[in-house]
Amino acid sequence: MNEHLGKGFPAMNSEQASPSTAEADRTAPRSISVADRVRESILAGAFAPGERINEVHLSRSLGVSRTPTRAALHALAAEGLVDYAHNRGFTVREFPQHAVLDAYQIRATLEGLACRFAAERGLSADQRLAMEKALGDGDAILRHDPLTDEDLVAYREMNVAFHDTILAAASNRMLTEAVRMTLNMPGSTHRHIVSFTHLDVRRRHDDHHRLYELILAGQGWRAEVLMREHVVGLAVQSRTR
Amino acid sequence: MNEHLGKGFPAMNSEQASPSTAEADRTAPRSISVADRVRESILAGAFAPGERINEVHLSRSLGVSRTPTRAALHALAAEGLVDYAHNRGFTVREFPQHAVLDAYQIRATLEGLACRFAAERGLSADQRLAMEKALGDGDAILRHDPLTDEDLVAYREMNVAFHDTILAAASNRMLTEAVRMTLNMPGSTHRHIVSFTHLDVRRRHDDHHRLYELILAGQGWRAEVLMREHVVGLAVQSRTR
DNA sequence: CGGCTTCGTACTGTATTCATTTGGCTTGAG
DNA sequence: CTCAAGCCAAATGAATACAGTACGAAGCCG
Repeated sequence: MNEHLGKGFPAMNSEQASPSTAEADRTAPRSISVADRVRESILAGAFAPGERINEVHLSRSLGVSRTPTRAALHALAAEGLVDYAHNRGFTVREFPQHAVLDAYQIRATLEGLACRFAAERGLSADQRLAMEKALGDGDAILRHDPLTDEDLVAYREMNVAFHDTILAAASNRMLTEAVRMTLNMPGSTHRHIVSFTHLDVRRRHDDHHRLYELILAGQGWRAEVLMREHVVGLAVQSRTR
Repeated sequence: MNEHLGKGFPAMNSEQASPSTAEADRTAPRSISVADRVRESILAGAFAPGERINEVHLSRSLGVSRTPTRAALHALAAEGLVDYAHNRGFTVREFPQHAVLDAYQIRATLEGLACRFAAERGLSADQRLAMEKALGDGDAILRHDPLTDEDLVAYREMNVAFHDTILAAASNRMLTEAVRMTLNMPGSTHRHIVSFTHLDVRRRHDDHHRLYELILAGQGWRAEVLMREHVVGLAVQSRTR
């Protein structure tokens, strides 16, 4: 018998959840919603590392059947967030400290490559505008000397836009997906804001300016090396705080 | 060690339909078999690029129900071989020429990083033995001057073992999976044997010797650069033939 | 004759049911 | 008291049934 009666969990099984995305919800598959929600839970640390995930319990707590739940878990397994063993179900993958630090190295390498591709292939007009806007936004933020929390949030958004634009300019799907994989880890600074000092931010934003100039100038190798250093610096910063 | 092995991905060097097959088949899930078979079909070019995959037809032709078929297709979508759109099913992803060449660059970058990790972290006794065996095997093959087709097959196997061992020594799961992703493309030389000349093979095997020495010596950066060049050279060779 | 609407078919998405496996727990012997 | 064998509850794997959407074809109206 299906029922979401007790369980003490906010099942929220009904269709309307967020009217703001009414049109998107109309065709949104449950499995995607499930994957997103479970991903958030894992990245937020709601599951213990190595913990086994019970399909039935998870399905009930989400208000869907096992079928979309399994699909979502398989997708998460492919993303690397959970492990799957035949006849043994899914377990939350453990992320040792060194794995998180390694992820920064991998991302640095990949984004460096993306920079080289972007430099070799050039920027579209839109991409140039997007990067210039990001640079301008960053400049504006840096005019405040004691940076507020809102400044840091705004900087983070700008930063994501800048890096995403470079990835787009690299125009390689596999590269984009590989980078995304490195971001799907607990401890990524794209998600957990670390407290940068004004000097940190200024240096990092200087990197952005230099990266933009190098890409425009077609200096692929220099752009690659600088981006590598730029991203690796993040790991050092996030570890020392 | 070996924490990055295993997992649901069907190994990249699963050439051996070994005696262990019998025992494995007893509990082998259909979805893995399905994924393997469909992957082979796609890599062999049995599907037209962009072609839509009908779940019912595929299920019937494989003799299983839609459930494991869909699971397999979702896994392949995560691997990047097929695309998925809600309510529109799966389509075979297209691999433009430049995407294939880019994949070599990505792999070169990642394997270079793996070399650096290996150099920084050192080799286990087993790994050292495995690499020395590969080097010896390669030396033996190179004593034949006109290389036969069997020689090339043996060289390829040795080559895979060598690279896999470095990847294992890097001891990072995400790195291993990312490299595997770059191999899941039509046109990868790991699958399609290209005709090397004796000189080609000698040069490439020289690289292996040098890589091994650099890793043993802890020369991470030099090992990284050499591996990058080593793998990128593959793309050039495979393109010019 | 052409564009728009309507309807039907086929396919995908989800739920449910059945089958198989696992892993713990009991129970009994040594 | 320890250990092993077997049983049983619970969880996963697969198949089937049901529901909803997309896309094309036919018909209608301009």
